[in-house]
Amino acid sequence: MSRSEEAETWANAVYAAVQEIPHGKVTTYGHIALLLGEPQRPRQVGVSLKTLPNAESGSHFHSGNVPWHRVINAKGMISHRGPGSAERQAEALRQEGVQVTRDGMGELYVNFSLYGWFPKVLPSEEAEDAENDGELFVQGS
DNA sequence: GGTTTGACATTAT
DNA sequence: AATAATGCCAAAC
Repeated sequence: MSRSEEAETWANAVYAAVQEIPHGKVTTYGHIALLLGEPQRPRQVGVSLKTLPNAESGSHFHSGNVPWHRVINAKGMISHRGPGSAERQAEALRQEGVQVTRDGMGELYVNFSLYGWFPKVLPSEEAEDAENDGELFVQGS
């Protein structure tokens, strides 16, 4: 398989995974990478979402059927990548009932304990500790 | 066409 | 507790 074919396969896998995020919930770049069996590539998840085709493109996956706005970073923050981009994402989330707050630095956050995001995936060694701490998680492979 | 940049996360210092 | 190094690689420059 050629390099560009692999890249496309990866991007499509990302889009399909993002489509699994339920309405009104969010998850992280790292979680998507983990679900795809590539825990060291969270960054490439962002790359793929950046190049998500728009709804008019006629592509199978596009901004109209892939909920890109439900993906945030591991700190629970909406990553900013251009003027107004984070605000638009926050608005899209509020639109579906996800509360977004702004901290002292003007950063936009989604609080996982209150507003629910996909559970973290933890390796079995850490799972016990997390359970003791009452943390929300699922068992990783 | 080589180099830098960046929608990230984890580990090491 | 901060900060740096590392892995990753398509796009942009």
